[in-house]
Amino acid sequence: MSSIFGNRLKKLRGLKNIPQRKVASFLDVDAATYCKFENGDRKARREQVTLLAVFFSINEKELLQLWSADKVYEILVEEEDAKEILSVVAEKISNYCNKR
Amino acid sequence: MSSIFGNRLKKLRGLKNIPQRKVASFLDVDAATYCKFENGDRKARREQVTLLAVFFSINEKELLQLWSADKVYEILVEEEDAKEILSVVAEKISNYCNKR
DNA sequence: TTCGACTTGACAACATTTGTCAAGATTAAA
DNA sequence: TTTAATCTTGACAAATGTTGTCAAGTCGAA
Repeated sequence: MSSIFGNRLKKLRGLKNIPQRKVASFLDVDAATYCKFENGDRKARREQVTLLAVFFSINEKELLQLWSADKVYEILVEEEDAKEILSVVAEKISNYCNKR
Repeated sequence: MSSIFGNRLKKLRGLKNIPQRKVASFLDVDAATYCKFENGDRKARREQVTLLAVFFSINEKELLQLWSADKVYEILVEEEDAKEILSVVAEKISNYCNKR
């Protein structure tokens, strides 16, 4: 159940060398909840990503990318043709501004 | 609020030249619900995608791709760096089988 | 105008997600 | 080993989100 986002949190916390409890209290959640974030058992909420970036003093954008990537991945693993789907999406993103 | 999936439904129904009401009753939902599918105001459920492929006699995989693409797109529009996120995902998909 | 088809907003019913608690692992130190 | 702190896990209520319906529209063609 590991996630890119969760693995990043683990690594960041490892660098600071502090217990989950501390991060959890900064987020104002139970330590169990934060534990699940690290292990990919629960997704953090959007606002919590912001808080985590602040807590670990890193660029929010970077964390947000990993968080979003996990969400996208979650959709794709359900389907067999992940790559084809990605290219459909990529195309739609290019046509961003075009209305039909 | 248009969606790739919904636009495809519209086109398919146009070819058959039948009212929304008919498709809706095949799906066993209100016509209003199906109307929303076409206009991207509501997402169909996974099982409904299958039914729609049957109804329009097309390859389920194709419809499913569009349906998934919409879901992915929905996540990406919320964030600014859609393309970077996609490449993070693409990488994760390649490493499919690797556990860490 | 009248008819059928389409669209839209609000709402209840249903489903999913979130956070907590409590109990159980795991780890490190003495 | 025993202890103490940390981490992990499952089950549950509360909060949040989604789905389908209804009712009240709009729009176009006859």
